[in-house]
Amino acid sequence: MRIASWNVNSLKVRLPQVLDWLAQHRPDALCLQELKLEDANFPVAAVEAAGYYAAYSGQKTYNGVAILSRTPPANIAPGIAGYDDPQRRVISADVDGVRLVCAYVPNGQSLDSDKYRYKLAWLAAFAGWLEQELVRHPRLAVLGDYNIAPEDRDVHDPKAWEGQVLVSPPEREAFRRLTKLGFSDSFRQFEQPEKSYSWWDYRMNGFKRNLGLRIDHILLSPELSADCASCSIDLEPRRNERPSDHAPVVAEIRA
DNA sequence: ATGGCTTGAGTGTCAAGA
Repeated sequence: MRIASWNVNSLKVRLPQVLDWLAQHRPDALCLQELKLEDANFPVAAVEAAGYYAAYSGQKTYNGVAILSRTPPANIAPGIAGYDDPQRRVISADVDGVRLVCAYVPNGQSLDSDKYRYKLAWLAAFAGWLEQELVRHPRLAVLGDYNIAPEDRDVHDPKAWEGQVLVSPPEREAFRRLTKLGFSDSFRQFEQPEKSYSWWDYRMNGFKRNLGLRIDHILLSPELSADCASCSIDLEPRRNERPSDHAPVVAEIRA
């Protein structure tokens, strides 16, 4: 099966591009982040017309996550169990025998911000919860916008970014905690082009100059990573008019 | 040069993203 993750930065604005991408690639599941719309405004009819089911958890203006799938999603569960969070950042569902977690990790804004403290607390709760989920679901995939560039090679200019949010040591430590649980960064299971990124700033021609960060990831449980045949970043949608600032990440899992 | 784009809110111009 093919699974993918894409931060669309407003599903309302990006819906035509999402539908085009689904028609072109026909993934079995697509995890979306930053819907920026309430559940009442989720484009159910358009998604169904494209041949997909949808599980979603949204809110006005900010955040919001969804899982689109070709077969009906089962055991849909929003949020991190036991962690009370008013921000809609997580949704999980079973699709074709795989447990999918779609996550939009907080940005953190800057190291001296309350949002940064929220990000680290959130990541601690997330990891604790995923440790339990891993026991319950041996075939577990965690896809999303992690807002963490795990290593310097995931950053276009590590010197300029040193100590900044998205690359700071506590954030990278939180990411490593996930890999220590047994999750594999599927992108790094395979040889990849140099300077591979998944996000580029809208400003300063960031994409044309490839001034990017790799912050969107597909993490796989040991059982799934053994069955992973490929992982890549699709740069094409970033070339669209009115693109999202993020590109989709796609992984292929052998049945 | 703490700027630079984009979105959503809402009709001024600002918060938030990364």
